[in-house]
Amino acid sequence: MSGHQHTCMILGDGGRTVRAAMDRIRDKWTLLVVATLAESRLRFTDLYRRLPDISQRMLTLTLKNLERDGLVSRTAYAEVPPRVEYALTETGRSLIIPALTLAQWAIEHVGEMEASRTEYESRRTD
Amino acid sequence: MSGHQHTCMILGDGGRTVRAAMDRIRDKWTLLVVATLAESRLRFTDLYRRLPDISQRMLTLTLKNLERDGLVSRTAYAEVPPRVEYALTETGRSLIIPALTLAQWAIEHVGEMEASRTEYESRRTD
DNA sequence: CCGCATCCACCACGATACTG
DNA sequence: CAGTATCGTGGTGGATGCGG
Repeated sequence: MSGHQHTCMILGDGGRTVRAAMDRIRDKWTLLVVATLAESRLRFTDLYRRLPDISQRMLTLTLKNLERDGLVSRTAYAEVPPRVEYALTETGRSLIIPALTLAQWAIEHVGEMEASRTEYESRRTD
Repeated sequence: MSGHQHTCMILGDGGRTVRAAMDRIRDKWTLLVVATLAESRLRFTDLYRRLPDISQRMLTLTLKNLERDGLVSRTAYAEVPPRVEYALTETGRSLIIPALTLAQWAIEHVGEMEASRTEYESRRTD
């Protein structure tokens, strides 16, 4: 019984567990896709349209990873032309609040960060 | 006044604003450093110890970027040996809740993701 | 104690073209 | 419509060693 571990409570094992999960959602598009699917299930092209800057390749990849991790379900209808719908699973929906919370923060504070960065750069010119 | 834009409300401009801010915090260590500094201001070495897997280089880089973006303040005391303390700024503190919310989610659901992934892989062996 | 410099491997991401 | 295939690139992040 020497001193306590003194690692952060929520981080637990020094953040290893947190990182294991984080590393799967901190890519460029995952949270945005989740946020977009939060409202309603969507087909591929609809998602594609709502994320103006994503490439087809990245959308495909992101969705596949989300499906693999059990956050998104994929439903293909045998029609012509083909129709595929994506929806959040139970686990996926549990990510909505965290994702939107972060998105909300981003929108509210991107200005301050921008300003701070600009002022920071300007100090190199003194 | 034709149809509405039908872009997600919170994503606003198709996620561009959100991405601008996200791209600055979705690196490997930023959120963990913020979460660690949430409890108390810390010096370099203390941070280093609490993040068992980070390299000195990455901690330095992460802290510098956080300082540049105005999320962390750096205070150097002119002593021997040198002492430098890092603390969250006002803006930095505003990120605590979103960061911990996400961390909490990560801890709670990393298991399900792991399981889903394992089961997904196993289907390739059928 | 704190941090920077250098070097380097990898992979996330994008552009493009093509298919069922 | 809903993807796949291929290739190229920048940048993130790790290892190591030096310096104030």
